[in-house]
Amino acid sequence: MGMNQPRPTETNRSLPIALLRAREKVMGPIRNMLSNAGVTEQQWRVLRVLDEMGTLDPTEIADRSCLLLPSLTRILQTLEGKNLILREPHPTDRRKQQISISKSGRQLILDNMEESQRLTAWLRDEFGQDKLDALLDLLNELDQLDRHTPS
Amino acid sequence: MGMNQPRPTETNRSLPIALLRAREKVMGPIRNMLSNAGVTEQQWRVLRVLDEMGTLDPTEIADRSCLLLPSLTRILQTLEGKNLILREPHPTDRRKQQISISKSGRQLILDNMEESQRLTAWLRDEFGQDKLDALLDLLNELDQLDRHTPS
DNA sequence: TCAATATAATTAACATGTTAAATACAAAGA
DNA sequence: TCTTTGTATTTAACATGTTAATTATATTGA
Repeated sequence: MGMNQPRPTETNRSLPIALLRAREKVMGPIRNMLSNAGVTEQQWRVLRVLDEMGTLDPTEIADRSCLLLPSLTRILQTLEGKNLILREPHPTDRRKQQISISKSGRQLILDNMEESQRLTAWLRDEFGQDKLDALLDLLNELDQLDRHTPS
Repeated sequence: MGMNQPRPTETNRSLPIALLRAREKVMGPIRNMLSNAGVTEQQWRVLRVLDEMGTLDPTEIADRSCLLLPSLTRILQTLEGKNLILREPHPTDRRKQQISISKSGRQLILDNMEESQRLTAWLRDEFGQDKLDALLDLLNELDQLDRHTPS
């Protein structure tokens, strides 16, 4: 069953496309694992941020998990429906909320973290630690570029 | 810095997140330009593929523009509604279609290609040609990794 | 020939991305 | 106080991502 890709040589030097393909390569196996756990990639990111950081308000969750607030709003509603997070009102500022991971949420992370790290290790071994580091350095440096729109 | 414990990955060393951020950095200005032209990033990709390659069937367009067929189906409907593409039935295989860019579509590309290349040049100058090449090489190499899911 | 299988494209259903607008509350100032 | 301004979050509307199912046609093999 050879699904041979014609490998469009042109787009190989297009950074947006290359980033897209690389991301798909990395996320494919992870998405596969998460679908078995019943959560999406984005929901998993939110849960991990909450597990690592403790109680946060939505704005900070969005910032740390690289999600826009409108997306996060829906994701939090979904996660709340699955009883994976808890919402509480902020004690002094009634605009804010305090979100934290629930016991079930923590358990979901426990149940899948080993597999997640196994996939990360697989990538590191296949691609090579040195190349992985170099790639991450370049990506982070790219992200540091001046934010002003060129005009 | 000896962390031999299974510590959760910091987000700046997380490849999925780093790819996400880098892509947003690159696409932000481009998306901005395209919104003025009235097309999305994906619609622009489809138009450029058609402009470069000529007449194609949807499957090949999807492959070359890195879109899944269900997404492409809707995008083609949108582009057809804007009179930016033309559809014709395949002469021998009635399952297939033949999609080509219209005169208006070509004009849209003409009207925006200069700006698009200006943004590409800006990135190359800000980031550096050498780093850009190194990044593209690493991303392409990552994409070549064995497709089988590790198990 | 004809049933089984494969391919091309679409549809369905749900989740997220994206921008703009709306809502609710807070903080600051005349 | 009361208006203005700012902040936190949600909602709305539309486009795309993703997987599964469906439709239509083509191809294969007994």
